[in-house]
Amino acid sequence: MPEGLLLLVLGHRRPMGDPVTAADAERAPDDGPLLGIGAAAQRLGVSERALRYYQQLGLLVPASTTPGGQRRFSPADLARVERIRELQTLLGLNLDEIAVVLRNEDRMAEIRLSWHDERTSAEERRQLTRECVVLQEGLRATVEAKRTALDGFLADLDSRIGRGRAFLAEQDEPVR
Amino acid sequence: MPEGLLLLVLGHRRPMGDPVTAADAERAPDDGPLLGIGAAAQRLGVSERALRYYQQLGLLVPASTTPGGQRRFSPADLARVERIRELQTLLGLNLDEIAVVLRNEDRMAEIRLSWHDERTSAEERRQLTRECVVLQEGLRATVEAKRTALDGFLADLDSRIGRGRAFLAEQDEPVR
DNA sequence: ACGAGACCTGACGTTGACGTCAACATCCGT
DNA sequence: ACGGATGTTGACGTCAACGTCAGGTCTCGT
Repeated sequence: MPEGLLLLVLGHRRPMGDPVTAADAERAPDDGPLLGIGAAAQRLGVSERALRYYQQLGLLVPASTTPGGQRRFSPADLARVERIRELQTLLGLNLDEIAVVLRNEDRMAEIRLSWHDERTSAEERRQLTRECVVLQEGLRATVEAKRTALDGFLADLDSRIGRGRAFLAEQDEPVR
Repeated sequence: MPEGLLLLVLGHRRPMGDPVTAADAERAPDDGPLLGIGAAAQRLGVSERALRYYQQLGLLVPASTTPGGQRRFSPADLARVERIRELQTLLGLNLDEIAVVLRNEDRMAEIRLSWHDERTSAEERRQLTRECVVLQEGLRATVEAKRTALDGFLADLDSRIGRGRAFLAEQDEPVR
């Protein structure tokens, strides 16, 4: 099983086997109830299959798994799925593109978590941040383009509707 | 071949075999150069297969066909294809939904063409127009919802970018 | 009139994002 | 401790929107 691949794709595991730090301690405590895959799917309005599929693609890793190998989803996981659906329906991205976006967001979060961690060099952090910002701005540009196009669309619709309404008004009062 | 079905779906042919009118005379003259499917596809950046497929679904009917049965596309046809792509990529509609939207737009155009045609009753026209306006407003609502969501998305992105930039600025001038 | 492209109609293949089913494993309330 | 609900991993099916190929037809410039 390509376990290493998943780690690489998600890229939010510590690079080496170094000791537990404050960052880990913050991530460990239960920040909410964990749900089984059935409950999670129902709450999200998606299928269990979809959740497994997202994990298979490396988009999602359940907050924990039982010793028997069952998935347990945290509220943060649910939020992540909601974001996946948003990126799908709103922007029309496919799951590979969504993986890129999420990977990027994860990196920024990671950087902010290690804000006061002196083990990573400032230069390294700056470099990472720059890369992330560039990527986010790329996404921003495409989103803004989409919004602009949507505005044009709305204007078009409005004029159509306006013409229709004008016609109806004119018909209601022929010469008056 | 379900030729009648296509006519029904598109619904912009004259209901009965009545004589040629001014409306037909306006539609008949060549309003631009007709393109073969290859040229049309290339100009639009879509495949020939896609054009045939759109026709098969009743989304598109080439302005004319040669006696040998080859498709000839008018500029209006090209515009229609562009609209199809727009509805696909921008709104994420599937081709069935797009058929509904286009059918509706066709009806409004038809009504405007028969503006001075006294054969259709005013009441009938009003009824049709009302239906169309209702449908367009439905579409408008979904489009506006999408735009609102996109705005939220943009705001989110901006805050992420802002935080990243703030980090970089702080790093560049540590204590100064 | 003719030949090189351009085009036609089936028919089957492909891809992404899951749905579905089988056969087995795990969890948890009593 | 146990049994019914819940979950697991393959493996194959599906659906939309085309891609691709074969085998034959049409068009149009020379």
